[in-house]
Amino acid sequence: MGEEIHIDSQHRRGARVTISDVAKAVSLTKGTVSRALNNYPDISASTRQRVMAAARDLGYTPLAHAQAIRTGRVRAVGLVLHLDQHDAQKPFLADFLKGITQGASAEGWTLTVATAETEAEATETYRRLVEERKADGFILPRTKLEDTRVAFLRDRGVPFVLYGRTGDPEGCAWFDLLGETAMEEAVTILAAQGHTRIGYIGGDGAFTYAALRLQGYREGLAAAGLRHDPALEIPGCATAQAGAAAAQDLLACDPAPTAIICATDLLATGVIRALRAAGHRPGETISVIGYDGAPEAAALEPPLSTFVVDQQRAGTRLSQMLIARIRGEAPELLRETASATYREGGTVAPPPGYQSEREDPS
Amino acid sequence: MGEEIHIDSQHRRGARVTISDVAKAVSLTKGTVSRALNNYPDISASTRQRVMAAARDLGYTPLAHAQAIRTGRVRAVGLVLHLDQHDAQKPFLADFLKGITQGASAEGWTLTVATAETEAEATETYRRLVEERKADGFILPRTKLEDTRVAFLRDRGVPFVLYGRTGDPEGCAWFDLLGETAMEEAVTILAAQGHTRIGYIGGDGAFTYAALRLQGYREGLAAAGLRHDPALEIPGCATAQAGAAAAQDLLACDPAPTAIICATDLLATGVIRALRAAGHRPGETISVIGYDGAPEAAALEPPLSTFVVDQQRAGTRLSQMLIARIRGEAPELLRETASATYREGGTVAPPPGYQSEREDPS
DNA sequence: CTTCTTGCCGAAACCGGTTTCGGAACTGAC
DNA sequence: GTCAGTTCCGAAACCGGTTTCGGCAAGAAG
Repeated sequence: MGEEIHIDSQHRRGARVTISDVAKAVSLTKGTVSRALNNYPDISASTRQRVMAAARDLGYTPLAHAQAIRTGRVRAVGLVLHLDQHDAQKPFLADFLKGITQGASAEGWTLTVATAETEAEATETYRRLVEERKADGFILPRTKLEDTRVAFLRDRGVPFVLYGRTGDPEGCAWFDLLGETAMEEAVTILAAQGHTRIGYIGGDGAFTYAALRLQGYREGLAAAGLRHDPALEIPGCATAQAGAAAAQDLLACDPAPTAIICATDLLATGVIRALRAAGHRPGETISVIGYDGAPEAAALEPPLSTFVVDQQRAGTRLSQMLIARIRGEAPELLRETASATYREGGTVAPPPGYQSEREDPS
Repeated sequence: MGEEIHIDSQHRRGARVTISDVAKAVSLTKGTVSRALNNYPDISASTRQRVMAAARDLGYTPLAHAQAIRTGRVRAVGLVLHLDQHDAQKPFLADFLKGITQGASAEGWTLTVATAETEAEATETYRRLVEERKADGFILPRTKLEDTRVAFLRDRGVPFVLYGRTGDPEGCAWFDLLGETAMEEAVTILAAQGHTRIGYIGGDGAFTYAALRLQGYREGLAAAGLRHDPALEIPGCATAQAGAAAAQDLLACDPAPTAIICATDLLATGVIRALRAAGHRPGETISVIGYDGAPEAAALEPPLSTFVVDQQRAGTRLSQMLIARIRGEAPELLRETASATYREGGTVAPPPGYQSEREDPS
């Protein structure tokens, strides 16, 4: 490569090629070049071609922050992670980020990440990011029924997309997984195995997903023609420890449930530990179904039967939808759901002593 | 809200307060205000006070991307995650990000995240981020002995800090954990329990950490006065499956090891699965020690004995060091190490049939 | 052949900051 | 009282883009 010897007048080492360089190359003003590159209608097709070709040849890339000073857009999506909520979303984070960045970079956007521990700190973080314009909009993970982030951003007129649903959907765009149908399906699966007393351990009621999954569990019972016993329903569990305690409570019921559905895999790991401690063998003497597809749950023996969520796809869709939202798309047109897929592990079996009707059609 | 009627002259809805607003408030030019805020020496102490007070009262925050157009700095640290390497770093990601963002935001900086699958894609991603100036420098996780990222960024003159060490440290700043001393300590712990045949399952040799930990294992053997048997050393394992296969190989040795040290917890989960399948009970018939402090390993029964790494602190130090590096600090002054701390799980016990000298001083 | 459009581009202002340069006012020395 | 040296700030250029405005030339209409 003779580039080192013949010092290119255009490309001094370390010097970026600017829009003025492109303008000089095609003998136009930088204003015209800018309009050509941004598809303004008052530029003839031929010059547009010429400009774009020159820009490509010179390797011109506009500086996002230079554009931003006039347009107000830095071409970045924002994500504030809430890390007070135990380690609930931790295992999925990598896939989720992968999805977001892929969706963003396909449009030439980037991702700005921040973290917060308390809700007040989170609001302050959003305020700062908006104030300094480090992001043009936000993806809000783990939505609550009443979400202060939504209120804050809506009030400020900052675009956002929810990962999950919320109580007041006015002006909200969202992507969510139908946890409720998964819970319903879980009941169906267990009922088909012969279970009639199916317990449920739910998540923190402040989150929307918890309410929806609980509702799905109940609808599943109704669809299977099973009686709803409030004693078998323990909502509001946030940690593996809480899950373990809830499992103990369920075992103390009379009669005890022969199967337990958990709103999250995190809860399920605690549940399984408690069941083992009580002398149970999950997948043999008792059945357990989780939700999330967490690696911790897959590492158990036997692996947990659970509903796997494609976090990467969620991230991709969310960033795509957010960018569309920022570009002016109406939020009502940006609402999308997907389904988690059931993955058979080894923690589901018929209840002890149950004879399948198929195998024994007496 | 009466805001619509009484239009505040200073704060029209959505209108940021700019440096010109501050200048007007104190009857100075914006150039002078800028110099005052940036501690130029040619500004009198009294005016500097006046300007800063006014800026505070008005709630002025400089726009990072507006500054960047002149200074070339956007006040953002960059992080490119490599997601081809299985799910090795996934569990720690949340803590790591938390640390980075805390260190960054304390200085008024933010974090730009991107992902890449292949090494070529990673280079292209760095190139893009540098080209568009989406970050002023980078944190490079999971360094290799020969790291193309280092070569690339060094060549371009882009500041960076390594999370880990590398073959050619010329001009590199880094933070790293002393995995080698942890492995050495692991041998010491096992030797103290009476183990004499201690196997080792190592990580992908391309990564620096793998070479260092292997070396630590060997030094531990030497320190404990144990013979180094190459047959008990299986390096180059990247996945849990590979760990399981390696464990089978170790069990096939004659005599088989009574303890196994794993370079990572990920490997250890595979190892434990294989040991169980072979009829072993980790923590009773055989001992296992891991490294990382991964949640998957803590969820095992019994929990894995392992070395816990404070990923959050690593992130904090790395972002602080990177910012210092960007501000001109010499890389030689930015080199720091820390130690992982041993956490007793339940997978370490004396070898079968071994009588402790303490309890039985015959 | 005018006149009115329309298409197309140049010129210049502008965004919100930073940085250079020059000069007024004040100081101290002789 | 003069002069050189500081101190401190204003004016203006500048960074790399975007956007408004106006005008020239070609084509259409009368």
